Amino acid sequence: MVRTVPGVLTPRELDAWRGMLATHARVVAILDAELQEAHDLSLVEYEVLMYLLDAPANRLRMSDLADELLVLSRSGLTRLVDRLERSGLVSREPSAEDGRGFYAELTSAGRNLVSAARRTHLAGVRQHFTSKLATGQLASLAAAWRVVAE
Amino acid sequence: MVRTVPGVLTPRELDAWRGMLATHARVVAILDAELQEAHDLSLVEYEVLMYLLDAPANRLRMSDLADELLVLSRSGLTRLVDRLERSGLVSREPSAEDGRGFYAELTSAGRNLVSAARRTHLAGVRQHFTSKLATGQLASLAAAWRVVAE
DNA sequence: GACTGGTACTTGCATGAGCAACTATATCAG
DNA sequence: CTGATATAGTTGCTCATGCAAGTACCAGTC
Repeated sequence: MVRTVPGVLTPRELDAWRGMLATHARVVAILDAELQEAHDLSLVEYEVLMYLLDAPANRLRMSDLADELLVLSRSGLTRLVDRLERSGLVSREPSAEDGRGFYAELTSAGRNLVSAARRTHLAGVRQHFTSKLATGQLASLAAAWRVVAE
Repeated sequence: MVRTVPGVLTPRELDAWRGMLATHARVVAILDAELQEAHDLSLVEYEVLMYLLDAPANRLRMSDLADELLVLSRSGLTRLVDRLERSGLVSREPSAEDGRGFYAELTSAGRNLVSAARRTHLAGVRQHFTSKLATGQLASLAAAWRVVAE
């Protein structure tokens, strides 16, 4: 049984927590820089394009897209799609079924770019994160995330 | 041996990686909101005040402070300390040894606030993160972070 | 078919952040 | 001591973001 002094974490708790913060910050910064360098894309832009790439017909309703993103508000998504549209990677199509709705849809340029970016990104994730961990460690990380999510 | 198809991660790798992203985003958002609610402090502001609280004489050179922070540039720190100074939580003192340097130093109001905020924050970390994990899981997380950091 | 309330998305505004350029001071070579 | 270079910190500019308010549309009620 761990003693739980109020307002103090055990060294183990601290290591687990601050380690995640440090690792997350470091790795995400590297991956962001790599993506920027290789494809002139931020990590958030990449995320959006990725969801579209994996969606049927490479299109998703704005609101569905917003729901999938961990890290962007609805208005943030509006403006991010604005930018992607200006860059010719995405187009907005009004929804036939719902007069209020819009689809964001990959253009072929967007499809090409994100396919290449995915290779860069996944290679980066492997290089800077998963390749350093043994299979058992990967499994216990995954288990930990499940538990924390309840 | 894990097969490593270029540009594709195994499901285990994906779970470990995306789980960290999701957990980090979720927990940090909660902790930030709690701190904001209880003490009108953002997580970054809290971090800065924390380092000062733990420093000798509750003061640190701006540059030392910037080096400790995972998540803020030097100019970002300048402006963050500006805000903390305006709120009366911190004061800037010129360095006696180095004419270019400044110390950021906690005021007594700052000391009081961050002491209270620390209790809130650590309780939050425990509640939303570490308490859900068994001791062994905490240890293997910590070990994983060490490995990833090389 | 007009009201009512809800949903989809966008926009006005304010804010926090980084980069690069700047000022002031330190340090070092000769 | 002088000039060259580096370091500490700040500031101008630009940009991405969130919140709250706005517009347009949908669905249900009478």
